Amino acid sequence: MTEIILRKQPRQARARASCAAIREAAARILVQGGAGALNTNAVAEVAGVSVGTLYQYYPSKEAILAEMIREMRGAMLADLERARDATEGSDLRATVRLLVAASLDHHRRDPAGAEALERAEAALPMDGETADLKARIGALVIGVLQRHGIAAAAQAAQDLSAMTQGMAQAAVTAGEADFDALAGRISRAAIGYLESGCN
Amino acid sequence: MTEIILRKQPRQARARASCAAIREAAARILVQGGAGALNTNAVAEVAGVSVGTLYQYYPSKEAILAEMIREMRGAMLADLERARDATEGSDLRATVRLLVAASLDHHRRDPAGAEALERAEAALPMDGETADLKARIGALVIGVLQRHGIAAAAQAAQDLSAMTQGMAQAAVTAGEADFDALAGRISRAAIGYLESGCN
Amino acid sequence: MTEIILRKQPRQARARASCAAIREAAARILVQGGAGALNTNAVAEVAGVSVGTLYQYYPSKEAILAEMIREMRGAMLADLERARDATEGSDLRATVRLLVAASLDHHRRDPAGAEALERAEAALPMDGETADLKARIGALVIGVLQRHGIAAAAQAAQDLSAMTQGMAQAAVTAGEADFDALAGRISRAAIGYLESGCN
Amino acid sequence: MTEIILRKQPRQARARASCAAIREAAARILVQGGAGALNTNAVAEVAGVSVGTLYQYYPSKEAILAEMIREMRGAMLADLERARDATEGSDLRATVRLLVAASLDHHRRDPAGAEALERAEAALPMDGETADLKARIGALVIGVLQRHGIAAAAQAAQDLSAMTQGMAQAAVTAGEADFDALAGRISRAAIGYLESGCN
DNA sequence: GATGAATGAGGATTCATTCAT
DNA sequence: AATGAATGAATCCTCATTCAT
Repeated sequence: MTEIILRKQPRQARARASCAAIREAAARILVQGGAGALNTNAVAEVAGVSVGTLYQYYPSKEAILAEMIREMRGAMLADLERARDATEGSDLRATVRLLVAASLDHHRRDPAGAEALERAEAALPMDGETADLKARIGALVIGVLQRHGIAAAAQAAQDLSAMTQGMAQAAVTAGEADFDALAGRISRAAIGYLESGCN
Repeated sequence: MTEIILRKQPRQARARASCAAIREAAARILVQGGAGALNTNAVAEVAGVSVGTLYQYYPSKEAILAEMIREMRGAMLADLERARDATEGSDLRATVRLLVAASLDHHRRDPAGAEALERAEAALPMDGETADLKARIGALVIGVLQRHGIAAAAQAAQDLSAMTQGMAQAAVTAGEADFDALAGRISRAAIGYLESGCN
Repeated sequence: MTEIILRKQPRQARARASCAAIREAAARILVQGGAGALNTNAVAEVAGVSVGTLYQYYPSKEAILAEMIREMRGAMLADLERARDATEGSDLRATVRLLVAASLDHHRRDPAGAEALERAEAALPMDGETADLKARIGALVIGVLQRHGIAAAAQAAQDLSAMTQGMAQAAVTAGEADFDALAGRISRAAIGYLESGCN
Repeated sequence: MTEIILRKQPRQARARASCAAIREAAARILVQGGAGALNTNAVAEVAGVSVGTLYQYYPSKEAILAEMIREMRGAMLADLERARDATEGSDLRATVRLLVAASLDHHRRDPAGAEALERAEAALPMDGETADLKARIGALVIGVLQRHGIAAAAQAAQDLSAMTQGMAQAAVTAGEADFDALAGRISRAAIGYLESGCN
């Protein structure tokens, strides 16, 4: 209901540094101890700031996570936009491969962090801005699929995203680190899904 | 570390009824309010028993969830065994379709419950018995794949399971109810994954 | 206030056996886990009876301890009476030595049990019958002291009892097992106390 | 296992006041209702702080008691050191009298509190710092005894301490308030114990 | 802006005791 | 007589959040 936004925009450098430290602390705790270990006192302590300062920038515990998720999804959108632009003129298979690879970029950059955050995301109500980002990611994928003549593009976009996230999750949990190989396997499934129109 | 098991075996009928009521209450709460709403007082109240009774059988909140997960994964194993036995002599495609469909049976029986439980499962440490069940599910899938000459069967089993669970999760969350259609889409991806050996 | 007594006199052999098993279980738990570990469910389980049966004989947890303490103090009174009768005609020193030794008989018979029980006794309100036993023990000591011309015999009896119990407690806690040596040391103190009238 | 220590050092004056209020409240409750009445909610309420504040400084109920005991034993050590320094050159008897009197100083300052705390101490596992304080008290007594040529000084120190504590306990419980008289009686026993080498 | 002490509702868990079978 | 399932008050403890300094 109530939008979860920043309570106050950090203008000064110090303030922005505190904000970042808070998010990094939250990420570290999330990775090490899971969602159950994430509490504002711990975050503040690890971040090296006081609880008061934390609440100066984030109105609630969820707001921290929400911002981290927004950050991750925003980066993912950028990754996908870059990939889409690079696929100008490619065929479906090449396009899918590029998009899938781009979908894993945030995992590549920080496997443990991305995994922990996606896991936490599942248990959280989605805020408006994140919903917007996800909608834009969906629209991007839908657009690409439609350009290649895929019917039921919305359904396909949902399926492919879910498949990608599910397989990535499992792979990272299993300790895999070769994201190219993973992207290859996901792409095979995605292409199979898209090309077997005659199901 | 410590196995999460029943604290005391219910011997009398009344006791078994209490146990069941507790699990059903937990399921209901999980569906309606998510993992965050699941607390022992609420479970006991919804179940119509006292907290004391709850703790007579479950040593902790997690133990209730653990038992529910065990139940679900046990049923899933049975579903898959049934499906595997029915695929005697079928080709890979037919086999995959049957196994994927069987993988969704627990969602079919109780979509909301299965989804909530799988979501909760991700945030919980796995107990030994559940790990065993999952290993047996994995072994079953691996066995089927190997019988059909699939290389890297273990990797494939992990990928297909993750893909199935991810897509099912997303579909149920999106409100889909047609599990045959869903099974079809998952099967297309799975078959694509398995047949494009030349990737 | 309300006298803590047996709820029902056990008449049959089986009943008496249950009563004894309960007290023995309580003793074992007290020794192994301290007063904090003593709870009726645990006692019943160790005793091999149901809680219901326990409450058939003991109206409360305290009642079990109270009976155990009464038993111990009753035995102690008997030990002291025997010792007093044996000191007929002895001088003060010999008398003191015998009485001190007798005061340790219950520790001799069950060092760990006696220590645990005395420790528990300190934290419990005293029931009437135990108060009576202690009064009779006090009177016995006072009588002996008076017969030997000790002034302020009541005061002395209190002091000697406290000294004996304190030193015995510390010795058993320290792992001593030679109760003759201990009795000797206590006797030296006691005799010193009694003979230095000119302090 | 885990040391029972302060969870967080109180830095501000307000915090130190809260800490003190908590310990004073605990002492009051201990005196009035015994160890059984000591619970964190009651302590917080009597102290005029919230439970949360209590747990900010003490990780558990036991930690409060542990700190109180440390305080008491620390004061006792100081009392004994002062007394030992004052006995420079005195003979054994005078020395014993001074040390015994010093051993009662904490009872003198707060008879009810000291008695309740010593009673509670018996039922508690000893933390490392308290063990250290007790060891130093023991070493002090042993040193004094050795300087006066007492054989088996360690044994004697244990016996004299136990005797002193036992007699003091009983005296305070009996309502005695004349600690000089009490010290005199204890000293008689102690001197008797020490001088009757010919046991 | 920052601090950290304080709050207290919320939730987990235990255990003495009762009572239907 | 015995059983053991059920009760629920009592207690422990956490943690999101506020606010005086």
